[in-house]
Amino acid sequence: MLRSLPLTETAPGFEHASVQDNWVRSNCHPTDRPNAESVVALGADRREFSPFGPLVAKIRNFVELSSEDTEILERLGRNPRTYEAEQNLIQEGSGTGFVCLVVSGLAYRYKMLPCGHRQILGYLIPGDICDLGFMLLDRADYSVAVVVQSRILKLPIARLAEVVSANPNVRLALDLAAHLDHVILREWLLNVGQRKAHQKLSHFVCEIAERLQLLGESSDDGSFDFPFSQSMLADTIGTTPVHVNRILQRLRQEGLITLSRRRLRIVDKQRLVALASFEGDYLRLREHRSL
Amino acid sequence: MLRSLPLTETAPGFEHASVQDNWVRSNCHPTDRPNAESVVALGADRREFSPFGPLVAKIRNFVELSSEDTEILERLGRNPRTYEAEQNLIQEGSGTGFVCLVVSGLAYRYKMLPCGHRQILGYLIPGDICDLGFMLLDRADYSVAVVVQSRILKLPIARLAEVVSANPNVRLALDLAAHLDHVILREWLLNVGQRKAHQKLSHFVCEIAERLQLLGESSDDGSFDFPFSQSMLADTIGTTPVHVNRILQRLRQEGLITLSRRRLRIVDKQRLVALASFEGDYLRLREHRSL
DNA sequence: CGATTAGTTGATGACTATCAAACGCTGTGG
DNA sequence: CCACAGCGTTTGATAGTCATCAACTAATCG
Repeated sequence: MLRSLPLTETAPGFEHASVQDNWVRSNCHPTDRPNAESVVALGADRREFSPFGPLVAKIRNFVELSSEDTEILERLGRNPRTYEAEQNLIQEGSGTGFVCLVVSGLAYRYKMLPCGHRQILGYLIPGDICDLGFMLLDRADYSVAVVVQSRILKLPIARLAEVVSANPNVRLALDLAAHLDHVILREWLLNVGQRKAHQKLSHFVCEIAERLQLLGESSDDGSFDFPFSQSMLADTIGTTPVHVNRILQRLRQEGLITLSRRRLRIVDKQRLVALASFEGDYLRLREHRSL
Repeated sequence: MLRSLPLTETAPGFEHASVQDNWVRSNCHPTDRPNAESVVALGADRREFSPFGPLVAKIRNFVELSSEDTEILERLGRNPRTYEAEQNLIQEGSGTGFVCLVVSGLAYRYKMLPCGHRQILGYLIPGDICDLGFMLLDRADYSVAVVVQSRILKLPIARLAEVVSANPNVRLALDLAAHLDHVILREWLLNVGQRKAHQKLSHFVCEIAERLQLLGESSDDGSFDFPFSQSMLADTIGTTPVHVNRILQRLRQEGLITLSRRRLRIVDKQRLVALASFEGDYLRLREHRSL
């Protein structure tokens, strides 16, 4: 780190020197006080509400939905089914005839390589729909599975297509939701392709934190459910579980995060965000077109 | 490579041992006969046709378009503008009011990191549209630029929206085209996240080759324009230019490809495909829904 | 409680990044 | 036509990141 540097300018990647230059720096309290409260399934507290609650809440972030619109949605399905952790919802290459709406819990998209490596393509939190692209091409190019026990509502594509073509406002809403997925995916490619491993992981933590917060799934002290195994994290950011383990330890030692019992708290958001060069704006759809 | 291996099974990633186990193996002719013919701008031979020729050709791969449909498209614009290499078409964060259709040449999407690193998100060959998502959210979350001199037609979003909502068949066609972009993007994330650098590059070569072939832009001997600098290739697969250079040399030495004067020929497709674990099917949209 | 899974640690080496310098094309101007 | 500048490519040396392997510990679950 103290080698001679090119005279022209700061070495690329080290602009935020306070954090990045030598990110093992400040000596914070590595006290990892285990959070007493037990882990609660994401969105489980919405159990008594309509399964479309989280979706409608999300959509309302960017589109006005009339009560008539929401009723149309509600008629698409009423009884979510519960899946246990690790169960597959959709198998790559298969046709399904439905899309999956996550009502509570957590799901993920992934692709496998013949050699057995897995790349996770994204996580679906309550209110997310696996892929509206299935309305166009009923053959998944990836698989979907559940991280923890989750309640999933399967929406028949045929009926969804009817609803959407009869109701432009609903179509706009769903299209925007899908658009957000694509934005996130592009951000992931940037993340996986260009950042260092510790930045990738930090960025992912920031993203999940932000999304859960927008959903109202983080508690007052800023902690939130983080039900990912280190193995999943590795497949998320394109590295190995062992390396993830070491990065997590450094993030803890640095006083950036606290993580235990599958619950994570961002201790120093400012430094974490700087380390990750995280710009949360992409998670909000602003200035979309009205109808 | 000859260390003791776990007794259980083949080490992950080395199933196609003939190529992957030690991919510096077969001794092929490193004769890199420089292709005599000069590089021709992609799609330049279509100059006299409608600017929508490549798009319509692409769409016809998966949807029937009536002549009325194509006429409707044609009315969206007539005079593509020529951009010189490196020029920017769309700047991340800005609103545009139009989408870009590549008539000839080659463009690319990319995102920058504050530290100056660039991740390329995809390439647009003739017939590709930069992003129909702009119809929803007129704020690009990435930039678009041109690789080589290209002719670009800008389609006003407002008029495109009219056309699309009045003509479900055209909407389906464009949605399918956009869907293909998303499929490719997911494949890229898998590529960048999970493969070794030489596999990443091989996979990218296979993808471009396949796409250009579907477009009819590769010549009889299987060679095609490959106008990427090694620096762009590095930003495509998430590595460095120096490393790309060395990978290319190995691919040449192996007799897998030939590359000179920005023209590439796949010499041993079977081995290249095996090395990359490339499955070209994702580039074809089969079994989509009719209307 | 035993069995299984997830997390942790250390040792080692492969892969990849970085730096610096030389080489080769290409286009421009003298 | 040649000299020159500019850019991309090539090469070598070196260091750092990260993957792999193996063994151990901690947590979880029936």
